[in-house]
Amino acid sequence: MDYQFAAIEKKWQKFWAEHQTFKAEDKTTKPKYYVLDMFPYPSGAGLHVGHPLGYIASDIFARYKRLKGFNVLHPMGYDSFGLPAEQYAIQTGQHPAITTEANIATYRRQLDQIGFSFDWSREVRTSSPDYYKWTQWIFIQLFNSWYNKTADKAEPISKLVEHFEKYGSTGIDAVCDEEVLSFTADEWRALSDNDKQAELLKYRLTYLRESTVNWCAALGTVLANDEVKDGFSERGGYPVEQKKMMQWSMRITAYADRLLKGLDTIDWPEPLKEMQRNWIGKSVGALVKFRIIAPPKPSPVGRASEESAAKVSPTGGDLEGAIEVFTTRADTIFGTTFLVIAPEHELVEPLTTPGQKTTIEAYINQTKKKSELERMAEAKTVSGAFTGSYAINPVNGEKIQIWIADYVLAGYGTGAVMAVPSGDQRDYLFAKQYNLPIIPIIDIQNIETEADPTKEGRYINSGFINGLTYKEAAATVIAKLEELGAGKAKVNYRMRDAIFGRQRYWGEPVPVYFKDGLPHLIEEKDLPLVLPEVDKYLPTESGEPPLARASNWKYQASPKSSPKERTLKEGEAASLSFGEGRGEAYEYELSTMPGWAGSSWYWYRYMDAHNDKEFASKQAVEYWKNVDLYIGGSEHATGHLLYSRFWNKFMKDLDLVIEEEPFKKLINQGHIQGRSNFVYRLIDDAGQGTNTFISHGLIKQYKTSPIHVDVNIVENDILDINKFKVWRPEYKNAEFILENGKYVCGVEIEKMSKSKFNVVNPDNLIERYGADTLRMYEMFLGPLEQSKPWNTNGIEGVFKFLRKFWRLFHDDAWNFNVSDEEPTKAELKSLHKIIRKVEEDVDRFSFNTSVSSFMIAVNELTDLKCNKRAILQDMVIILSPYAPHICEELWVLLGNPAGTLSYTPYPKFNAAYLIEDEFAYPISINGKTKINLNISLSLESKDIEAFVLANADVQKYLDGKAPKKVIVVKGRIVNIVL
RNA sequence: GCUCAGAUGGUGGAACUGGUAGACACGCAGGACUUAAAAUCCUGUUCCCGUAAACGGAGUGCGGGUUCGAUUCCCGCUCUGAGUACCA
Repeated sequence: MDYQFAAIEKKWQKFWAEHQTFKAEDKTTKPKYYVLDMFPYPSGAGLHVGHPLGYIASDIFARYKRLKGFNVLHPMGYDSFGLPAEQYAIQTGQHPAITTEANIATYRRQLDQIGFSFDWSREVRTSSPDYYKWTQWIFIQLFNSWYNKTADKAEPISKLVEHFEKYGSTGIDAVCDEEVLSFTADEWRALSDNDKQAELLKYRLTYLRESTVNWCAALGTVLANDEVKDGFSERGGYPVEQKKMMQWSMRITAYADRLLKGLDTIDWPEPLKEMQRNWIGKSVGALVKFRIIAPPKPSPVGRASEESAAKVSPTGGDLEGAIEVFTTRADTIFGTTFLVIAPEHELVEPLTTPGQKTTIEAYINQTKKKSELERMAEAKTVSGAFTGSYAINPVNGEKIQIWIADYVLAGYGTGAVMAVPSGDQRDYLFAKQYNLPIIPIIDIQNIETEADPTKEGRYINSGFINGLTYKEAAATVIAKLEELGAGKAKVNYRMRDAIFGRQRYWGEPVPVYFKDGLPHLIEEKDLPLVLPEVDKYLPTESGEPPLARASNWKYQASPKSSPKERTLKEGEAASLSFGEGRGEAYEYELSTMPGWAGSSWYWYRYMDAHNDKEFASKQAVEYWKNVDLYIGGSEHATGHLLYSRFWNKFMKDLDLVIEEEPFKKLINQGHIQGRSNFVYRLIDDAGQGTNTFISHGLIKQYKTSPIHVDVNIVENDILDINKFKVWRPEYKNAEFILENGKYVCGVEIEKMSKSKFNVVNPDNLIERYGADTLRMYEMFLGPLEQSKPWNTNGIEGVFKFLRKFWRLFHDDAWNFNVSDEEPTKAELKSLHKIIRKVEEDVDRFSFNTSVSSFMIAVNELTDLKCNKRAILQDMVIILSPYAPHICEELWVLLGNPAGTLSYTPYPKFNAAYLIEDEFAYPISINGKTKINLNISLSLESKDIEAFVLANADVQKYLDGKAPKKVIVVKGRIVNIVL
């Protein structure tokens, strides 16, 4: 029979599903291999041809590994909490669970028809209570943990409490809030429970804090930094403003250094590692305190005393009378000629002298008005204002001016810098603009036209470091600052703690209730805390999150609380209401978790997806360990991929998992872009659009406006005019100005999206060519990691290849016809070439080149008229990861039991079949190939040289001249230098 | 601005550690089969000179270098894409 792909594919997809062919084993002697795809958010639009690219690659890899004898875990699931379902719910009133369910069904149907070898028995959905129970459980573990810097790991909060009870706060080195209390053990014990809890909250790995958040009024929620682009929400493009809010945060900064160091241990693309490094933004430097000279009073005494300087500090404590700056170049401190603080800095007001008040206020107002975008656009210019106050450089006692400027960011470091105009370009521009001194501090520094940040040369104008090199100077300055009590070495990170609350409905509820204004965990046995029903998915009139709409949604203190909990609650016991199991009702936390919560640990759930006692059994985690190969887009570099590493490290600290890093090897598949087509509408003199459309080649002669046109009614950029007229009613009477009788459309490469009419749907292609063709064509398109626009033009070639392959097994009348004859040398050579080639290609994820190699092999075998079982059976195995359906069918036709192909051993490569006696040596003269000569491979270089020089054709090229040199590379080339 | 990736025929791309540049496919041109079309098959297809072939010349973004030999390594530049952005 002819190649009936539709019937074959349907048949085998059904077979695989019914027989659970791809179910990973939990007990086996086989080595394990874990191949993971980034699970999709099931959007309403379904899959377009770009989505399966990575899935096809991982599926080929997973299938290949099974042939190679591995127990492969290759699961799939859905990241099913998220904004779009909720926004749809707001518009339609339909529960997001219903739309999500419908979208998942579409995704599943589309995925199934591509023939993936997923183990669907392990499917997870982040929005399912069975799953988010464990997301909440991990939240509880985070809440119950603190980061011990001495041990460099997370530890139970109970250990911290023990320490406080015995020794007070001394001896604790933790990653915690800035303003923690110092206390003795007695003082700790004297605190009320509430005060204790308030204090502990400053240590917990997830904690509540008033933070400045990205508030998006249109979406009614808080967004993470990576969800905001240029001051607008990534989703929807609504304006985002800064707002102060009580928020759950994750102390990811505790792991900053481990997240950075771990990058060196994993096999990830370098650009992606670089993005994470930049995001973490480690800089090694020093904190330096500059004492403030009080603003001059309107009194006859010109210079203020030190006592009055102390009074300028509004807060007292550490900052008393000083501005603290962070610098990575403490060695340049003698070049400091002024200080600059951010306009938002808390000392701006006390430092401003009455004389400068108007200037400073005007400047602050001006910066406030500037949007993020404007500040970026002006990156080249600097502006600022003088506060009127002065500070003292601790190393030389110089009196320097204190300025404010918006090039200093309040959110980084201490929000204040020591300006060294000779070494920093921004400081240099600032000094030039406001006529401040510029002092060169290194002998070879050239500061004629711009700052010179060199570290070469010797220091000058620099007191006790004069004559030293950079290395010596840096260490000496920091030592001196420490001695003076004016500074210390400090590592600073750009990364901030991650905000963990969203004022939305469609997310995991936070397993917390509030008592006396403090958060308390609900008990583990009460998990999951299920998302309540609400009447509307909008914030309340008073601005509370949607969960505030849930009626009777309150926490009831449980009667069966653990003894420990009970002692903690002792104080309240009297106030609890009477009655069995009837606690007082408390408010639950009303915000939900962010989108990244559920995706930060899901790969563990696949290991043991139906466990209702644990997130995954110890045994399963010990067997599967971590993900061997992870394929997904690079857009998750500083979101999902960073948070996942963070949670993994935390879980490792608690001995819940055994690997420090979750994803050993990562591949970023490229993005398939859309290829949009345009028609050009003629604009009349009045500036109105007409009903006439100009072909692309002629648009220069007219005034036109481009309009996206559906790519499905365009072929090879030629518009199908009849289809265009019926595409939309308003084009029914459209007229055209053609070139060469055709309407040529314009082309642009853009993101694939509905609104641009450039979406190519896999369903149509599968209907026309089959899934095996689609799979191989997507791989054939180019290197996996490269982004490229979708172009269906070459798909015919792949389809023809599969038909040709099918034909090898059939005679002219399409009868299955395979011979048992011994294969010839040439046939074995073709086979073993492809055996090795595919091994090499899969190992380096070069799937496009193996597709062409398959074509070569099938072309060769077709030319050889080979229909021998000994060759074709192995061909079926090798091709099966790429085109599984056709191969399953042929496998059975060859007489093998159905369903065994996926686990049959990959053919063994035998180099003996590739050994040649002769090689057609390219003979080149001065590096230019002239002719090829067949020479026995057993000849040694010397004999080859003699043979070549004796050749008549070569003699002709030599033209009687004696060669200066002859280079012979055995088995490669002969080059004659004249 | 900085960081990273990339630039090869009409198109997608191949050439893995320096060794025959353009594999494989698309497209295009010509041909076979056919009343015709579709499908299928065959031939050609980097560019230039030449009637065609032989033959000759140029050629992997641009300019230089190293080498017997460079798409590959080094230096400088141009352009494209991605990320990031006053990070002290």
